[in-house]
Amino acid sequence: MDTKQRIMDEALTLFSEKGYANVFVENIAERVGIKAPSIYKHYKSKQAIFDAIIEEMNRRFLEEAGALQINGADASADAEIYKNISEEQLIVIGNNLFLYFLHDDYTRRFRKMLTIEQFHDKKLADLYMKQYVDDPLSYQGMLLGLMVSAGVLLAENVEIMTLHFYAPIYMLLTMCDRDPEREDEALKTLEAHIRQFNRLYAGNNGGK
Amino acid sequence: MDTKQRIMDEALTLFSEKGYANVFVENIAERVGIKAPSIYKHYKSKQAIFDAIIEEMNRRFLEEAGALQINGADASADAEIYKNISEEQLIVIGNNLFLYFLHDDYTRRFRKMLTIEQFHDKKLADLYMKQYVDDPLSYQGMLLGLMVSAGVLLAENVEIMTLHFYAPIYMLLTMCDRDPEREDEALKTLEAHIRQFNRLYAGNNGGK
DNA sequence: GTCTATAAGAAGATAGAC
DNA sequence: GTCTATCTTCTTATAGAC
Repeated sequence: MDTKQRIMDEALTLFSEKGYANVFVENIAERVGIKAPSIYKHYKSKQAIFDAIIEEMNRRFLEEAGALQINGADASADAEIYKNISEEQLIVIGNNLFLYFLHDDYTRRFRKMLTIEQFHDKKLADLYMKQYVDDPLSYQGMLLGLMVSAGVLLAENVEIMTLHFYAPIYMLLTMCDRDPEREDEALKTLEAHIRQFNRLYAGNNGGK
Repeated sequence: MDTKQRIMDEALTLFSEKGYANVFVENIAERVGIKAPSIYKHYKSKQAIFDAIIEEMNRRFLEEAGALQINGADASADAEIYKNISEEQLIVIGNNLFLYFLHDDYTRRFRKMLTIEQFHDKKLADLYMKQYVDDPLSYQGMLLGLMVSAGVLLAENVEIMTLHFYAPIYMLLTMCDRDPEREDEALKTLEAHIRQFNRLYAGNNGGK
């Protein structure tokens, strides 16, 4: 990895742990193994490193969203799959979503950084909301809507059903961000949540 | 309000908006209407102001918890009330919890400050988790457990049922913290959530 | 592109008069 | 308890040699 990339990477790690203001250019340089002034040959300021991280994040998110099914880009293509989904498959979907958000290194550090910096800049708050609230609700709402259409699930209000599916996942995620030692507990709770969700909303095939 | 108290109050407001590191002693002094050095006659350092806020918060929380039913202190005393609860009363409970968390000025500012500072200090992360995840789940779990005992609600797993009740409230709260303009939307979603929750878990009296 | 030296300025905190 | 003046330290950023 080239130096410019490594600066951004180490900066993201530090920003996600201590927040932008508590990280000094010297800290970043140390990690990269160079002296602070050398940083300025790659970025014109500390803020420019931060901005580059945001841009890189947007790039990655768009790139990976399709593959990982986090926004609505290719939901209709997956329609057939979700028409005959089982409880176990629903658990796999929930687990994949949760573990991707939790373990993807870039995503995890970026989410923590956004959490810290979100009130500092309205644009970051908006990005946080889009990334971790609105987009997941929108995409999952589409998937669950397909399952309702197919009779796999039953619900009068798909939006609320989606909230019932995703809100616990979101809450467990914020829990693990704060205390990674609770990941095992969170995974057990997640599975129990999805099983109960499926039981509550099971349609014509009982989710089997 | 005496000056010492006003310093703490204005500091909390600023910390909740910009984070500890982005607030300068001079900013706090300005709001209070004194000069920065005068602050040091009341607190020995900027950090001491922050620490005083945390202490004050702990004091308030203990004091108000009983009255507002956020921890388990007096749950058993309320047992009778919850044995004959209706859907409308369940909505009132959810609304009160949500609006208290959202509108109580001290609570709101403190939660935003904790959100920003939580990764800076493990103790703050623990406090956040206790305050906004574990304690609410514990107390509401007790209440919902009483309703299950009374047959008002039906559930094999009360813990998960409680997660289904509270996680959407938590998520809507984090949404409103980031974008207060979405409060109306959140309140409508909250009511729809609780109605659907009640329908899903309704027991022997259908929640009526 | 990396270094050393250093400028420029910000921010926390103290001294001492009133 | 509040003020003005000031100290000290820290941090970003630049200059210029290699």
